[in-house]
Amino acid sequence: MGNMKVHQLARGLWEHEPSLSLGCKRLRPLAPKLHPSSSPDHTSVSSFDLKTFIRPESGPRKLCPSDDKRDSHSPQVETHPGGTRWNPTQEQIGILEMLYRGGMRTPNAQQIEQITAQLGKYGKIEGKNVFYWFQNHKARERQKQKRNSLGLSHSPRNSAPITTITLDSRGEVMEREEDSPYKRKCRSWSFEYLEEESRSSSSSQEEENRTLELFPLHPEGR
Amino acid sequence: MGNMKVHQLARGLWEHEPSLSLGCKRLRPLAPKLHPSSSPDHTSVSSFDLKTFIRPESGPRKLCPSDDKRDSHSPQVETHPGGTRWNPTQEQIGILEMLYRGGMRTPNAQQIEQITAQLGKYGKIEGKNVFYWFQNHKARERQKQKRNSLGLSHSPRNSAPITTITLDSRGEVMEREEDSPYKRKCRSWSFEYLEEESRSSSSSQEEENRTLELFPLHPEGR
DNA sequence: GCAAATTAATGATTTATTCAAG
DNA sequence: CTTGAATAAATCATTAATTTGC
Repeated sequence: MGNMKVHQLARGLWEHEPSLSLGCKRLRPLAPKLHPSSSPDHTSVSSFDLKTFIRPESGPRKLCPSDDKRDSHSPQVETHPGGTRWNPTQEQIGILEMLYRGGMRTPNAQQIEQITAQLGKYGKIEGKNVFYWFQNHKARERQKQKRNSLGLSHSPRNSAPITTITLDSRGEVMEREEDSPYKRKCRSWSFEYLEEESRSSSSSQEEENRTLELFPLHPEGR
Repeated sequence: MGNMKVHQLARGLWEHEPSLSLGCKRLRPLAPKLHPSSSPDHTSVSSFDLKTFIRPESGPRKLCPSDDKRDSHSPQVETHPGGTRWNPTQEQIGILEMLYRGGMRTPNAQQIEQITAQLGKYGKIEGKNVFYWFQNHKARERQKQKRNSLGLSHSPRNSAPITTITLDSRGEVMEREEDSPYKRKCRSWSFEYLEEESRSSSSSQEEENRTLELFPLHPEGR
């Protein structure tokens, strides 16, 4: 599966570029599906060129290049041949559930990073797996609850106070009650990546040291 | 297919409350997940400790400085330091629309990266903005179309073939018809750190208390 | 006992909906 | 009101547990 990267893109602060628009219209009357050829306008951005989009490094990479190592004594360890989906170990699930019970629902990127690092000790895992796990778990707990409440009508969904676990540098855990009824301020963001895209990280010794590859930040000024 | 068991390295039992999740059954309970092949000699997960979550230097996450941290947990959304949300310039919109008309709908990370780089020339922008733009534009074009089709009930554009622009490594552009109304091949994923986090400006602050609050949960239900 | 066939569980994506900035 | 941002719901896809036939 693809290679996943923790993107940490553009965070640099640029000066607000002298954008000469702002406030202007921004959306054209929907022109559903017209052939691009019929819309010569917009091209005012002359310098833009599709070609410039191409990076020398891009291009569809192959999966594990002819890995003939697939012999009989193939260990059951990792080996993401071409890319399979994450298959969590008991330990990983345990930790995740613990965190979930602790109140974590949508970890932000940093948290994901750390969780991933931890879980990586018990098996191969990537940040996105953690992210998805929380998404799915939350959603499925929700529907399970809904199903149950239907048949049981036990409304007390959460009699237990919701707590927030905070980790500080000393590793202490603090708990406090949730006070915000609704908050929408998650900072994690995700987007899909290439399909087959290499996974490359084949077998062998890439067990640890799995540094999150951060976005190949281009030397953009920041 | 080619792959079978993937990393089932260990199976230390980590019996925890079975209360939550797992065993989530719909109709008939399947046996709880057990990993048959096991590496019994694994260090128990008991070694897991929240403390280990704290990494001395999890990464130079820093963002635009300038944001004065309100408190450990801001009650409200963080005010973004430099600017709030992305405000696209005309050029940016133009390019994006061009790409959209060209057939691009859900660019992958690499494409996003490139697009972002390009658009960056015209104003501040981040990868996620590009991602969101396509998401939103697609969705909104769809609903507009739906609205219009209601009153017009015409489907002339159906005849127009949808083209997909593909960028290959050499920078060539290929077009082809879209053949599948539903295509699901993208995988991979990445996420990014958004604003906040930043905390003080330059380096150094990293040493001190790095508190990460594990996201609190809130009343679900909407 | 094994392995193909079934099916539940769940990882991974996409689509729809919602919230709020401007 | 428009639309960037974020989340939830729906869906697809793959894995693994279970069943079944030999």
